[in-house]
Amino acid sequence: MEATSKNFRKRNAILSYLRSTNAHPSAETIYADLKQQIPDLSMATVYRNLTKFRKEGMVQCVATVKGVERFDGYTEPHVHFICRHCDAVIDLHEMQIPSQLTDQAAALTGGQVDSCILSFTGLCRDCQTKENTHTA
Amino acid sequence: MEATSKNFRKRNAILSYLRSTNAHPSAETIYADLKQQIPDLSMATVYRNLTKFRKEGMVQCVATVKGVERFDGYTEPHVHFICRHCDAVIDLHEMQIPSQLTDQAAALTGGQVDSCILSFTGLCRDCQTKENTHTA
DNA sequence: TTGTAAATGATAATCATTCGCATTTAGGAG
DNA sequence: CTCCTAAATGCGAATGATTATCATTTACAA
Repeated sequence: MEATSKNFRKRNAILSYLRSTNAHPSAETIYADLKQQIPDLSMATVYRNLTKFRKEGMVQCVATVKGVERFDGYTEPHVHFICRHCDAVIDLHEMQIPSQLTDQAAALTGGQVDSCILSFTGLCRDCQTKENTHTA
Repeated sequence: MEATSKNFRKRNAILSYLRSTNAHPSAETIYADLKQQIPDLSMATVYRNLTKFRKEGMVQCVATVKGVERFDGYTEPHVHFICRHCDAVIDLHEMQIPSQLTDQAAALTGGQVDSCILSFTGLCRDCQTKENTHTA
């Protein structure tokens, strides 16, 4: 009953949106897309809820691309590819982060390891094709 | 002759500084530290040269911690641990990123993979000790 | 000496993100 | 049903990192 009571309509919309996409949107993108269904949505609400979700571990920031944070509603450790041209953040779900790496990190630091991010950067297939076309 | 001629004194100082530390400093830190030896250094020069170094592949941005970019003069793919409390970015040189992962990423994306970053986040040993002391 | 292209300093501008504060919302107590 | 309270929100200002602008300086070559 908690999820639909109180003033959680916008909060729920933001979380649902994040869980329904694999595009790793920025706060701005989340705002722009939800604004169509929720005209009185405010940027502050988007940022506030993102911060809250992050604290609670329901959402993670998976990358900062050109100075803009990108969010993910899927919080298991996984692998991303970031295109430096079109700024796409693409899941590489086929890849796994070897658990021994995480164990090794914990052992080495002697501290507590919370999360792990493995990102590859480069040109995605589309952008590579375009770049070749231009420079050919 | 090129490296010591022209107006490269500050540029060289910035690059040397980055290559002499493993603290993964921010632009602000680089500026503050070099300012002591080079009083007429400007923030703009720091940022401009960081951008240039990055384009040329001599320096990479290894993380964005609390909204601040952190730089590294060591550009081989390697592993970092980021403390969410004291914001330290620590090299885990003992760890290696399996080359098969990079190959796999390239195969999956069908694009061109330039770089790879593997980061663990958590509490470093010192901050974990302090936190335990406080909450005990 | 003089011309030049690049590097720099100072400062303004930009842009993502956060903060402050008044308002609204949704329950619960009486 | 009405009042009370705590949380959520909207709006707009403030913050802070980064970038752009533009005049000046530097180092070299002709």
